[in-house]
Amino acid sequence: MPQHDPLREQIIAQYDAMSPQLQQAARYVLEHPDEVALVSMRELARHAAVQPATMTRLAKFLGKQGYDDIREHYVAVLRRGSDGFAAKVRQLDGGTTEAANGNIAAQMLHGLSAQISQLCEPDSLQRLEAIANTLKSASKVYVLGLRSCHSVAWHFHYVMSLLGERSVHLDGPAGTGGDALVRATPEDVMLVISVKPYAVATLELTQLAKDKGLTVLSITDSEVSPLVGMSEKTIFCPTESDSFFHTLTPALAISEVLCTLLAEGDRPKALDALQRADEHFLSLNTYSSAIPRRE
Amino acid sequence: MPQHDPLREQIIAQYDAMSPQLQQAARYVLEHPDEVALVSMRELARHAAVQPATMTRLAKFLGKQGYDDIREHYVAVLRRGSDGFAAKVRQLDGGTTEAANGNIAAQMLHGLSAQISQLCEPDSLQRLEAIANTLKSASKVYVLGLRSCHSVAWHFHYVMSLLGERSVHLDGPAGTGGDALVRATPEDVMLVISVKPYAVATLELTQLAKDKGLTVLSITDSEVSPLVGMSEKTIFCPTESDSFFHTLTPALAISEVLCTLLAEGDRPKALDALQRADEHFLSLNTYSSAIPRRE
DNA sequence: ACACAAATGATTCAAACGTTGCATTTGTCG
DNA sequence: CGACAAATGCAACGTTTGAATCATTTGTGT
Repeated sequence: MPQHDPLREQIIAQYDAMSPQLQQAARYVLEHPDEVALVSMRELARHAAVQPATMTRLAKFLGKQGYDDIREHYVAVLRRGSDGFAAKVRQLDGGTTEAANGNIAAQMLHGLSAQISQLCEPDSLQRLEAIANTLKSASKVYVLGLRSCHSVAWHFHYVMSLLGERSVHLDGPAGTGGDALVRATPEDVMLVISVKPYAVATLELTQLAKDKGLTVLSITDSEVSPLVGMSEKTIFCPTESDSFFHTLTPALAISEVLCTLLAEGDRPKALDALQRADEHFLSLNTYSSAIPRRE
Repeated sequence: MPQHDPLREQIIAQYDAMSPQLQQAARYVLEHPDEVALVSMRELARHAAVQPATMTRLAKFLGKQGYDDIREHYVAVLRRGSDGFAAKVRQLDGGTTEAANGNIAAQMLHGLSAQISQLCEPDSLQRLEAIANTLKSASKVYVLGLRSCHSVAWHFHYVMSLLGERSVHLDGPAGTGGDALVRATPEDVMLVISVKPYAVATLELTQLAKDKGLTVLSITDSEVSPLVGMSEKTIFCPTESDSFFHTLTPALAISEVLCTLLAEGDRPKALDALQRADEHFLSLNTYSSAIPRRE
């Protein structure tokens, strides 16, 4: 991480004065400085979803003579960075264990990173795949996650709804959360998220869904979770944390992966749904500026 | 210094079998691996005092299809080296890059893991600390996160409420989300979470809070996010993902770390609050007490 | 000294590069 | 609504790239 990057700061300083396209280009440059040095301008523009000419215009806008000035700068940055590479690695390497000891935040972040890494095990991947496939064939997906798991459940539902999937979030004010289940049929699937301690309401609603013939899938924290016995398929998320409470970050990661697998199953449809959503939000002025979609 | 560089070792192994010109080219490549990635072949040849064609011949001699194969390799090496922790994580996991290729889920999980790792940078840790300190001294914390950021906002609020902190979630049915701000005072703090595309309502409420004299803290995705200008302190969360949509997993990780730092600031109080919560839930039968064992 | 094959240099080519000017769209003011 | 300027997309340009081809040199065995 370069501490003083004058060009970077210049871009940030002039960002607000840029046109939307220039902003998009500038933003990509800010977020991927290495790429600037390593790939051609056209490819960079492609990745930033911007016209090649826009990169040139960005350079001019910044007072440079051409794009090469920008590239040269980031080449220099990268050169400098890789010089002290050995030292850097040594520092990171040695620092990891010791430095983290005195630092709760770093320690925790490392733990989370490792936990998510662990989800790459073949067993987990297989479970993810299986659950995604079941979700794919569902006529409707009821999503249930109460208390701490609300965040995961809601996020899954939100993304699914953007993708145009028939997702129903089992939640609502005044204890009406489970009401939507009255219309559920055996063609539907329920995705339930729950970690210890398991909310009674979650278990009750899950049992009800199972009784109604729904296929129950679950994201939960242990082989001995009560959900395991109620579910057709299960994926396990680590929840242990250095802090007082459980972490739901791995569970959220899982739900995002599931969304991706679902979307990836039918790319055209997903893209279409996203575009429709874009237009909807655009006409409602929901978001502050143009919404550039990534390819 | 690259740990395992197969191409480098191949060059060394075959060095003796090369013609003088090839050796000269090979030697320059070995001694300036970065240059290979950063300059054109012709320029590299110029520096190595060798014909451009010799570089192509070197590639063929090494069994590659063309010079680009060599360049790509050193680009990959440089890419890996330049982003510190992420590189290390990837490295620890061995054949990550290859293994993940055919598998969207694994690829995505690795990306998330690396992104969270990146948050261990000193700059991020410092920002986390600063924000936690401000939150600590707040009389009340208003939490705002709309649309996709709802999950993060809600989770933060939920944990805070368990910890007995005075947290107010700015959300509610029928568009009443911002109403709670009427009672806000300059002693209060607002924590706002928003990533691109930024919801108009979020920006408006944030501005309102700022106008009322609240200290605004934000979790957002870029130096050029509109929130940066409105916030006293900011922490940045990566959101890029292999999928169609942004990831909020790093943002959630950040919010969990903030919660932990806050709780850690006064352990006894946190423990006390948690116990009180436990008793509350016990008397309400919120959670299923026994974990039914399965055989 | 000669012949011959390997190595090297020079030349050429198609593709991709960064840049530019022009047409079109977009947003805004009169 | 029309007009104007800014912003953006598009197509063409001249240049440079990496690779292929051919000519020349070099080194070696007889």
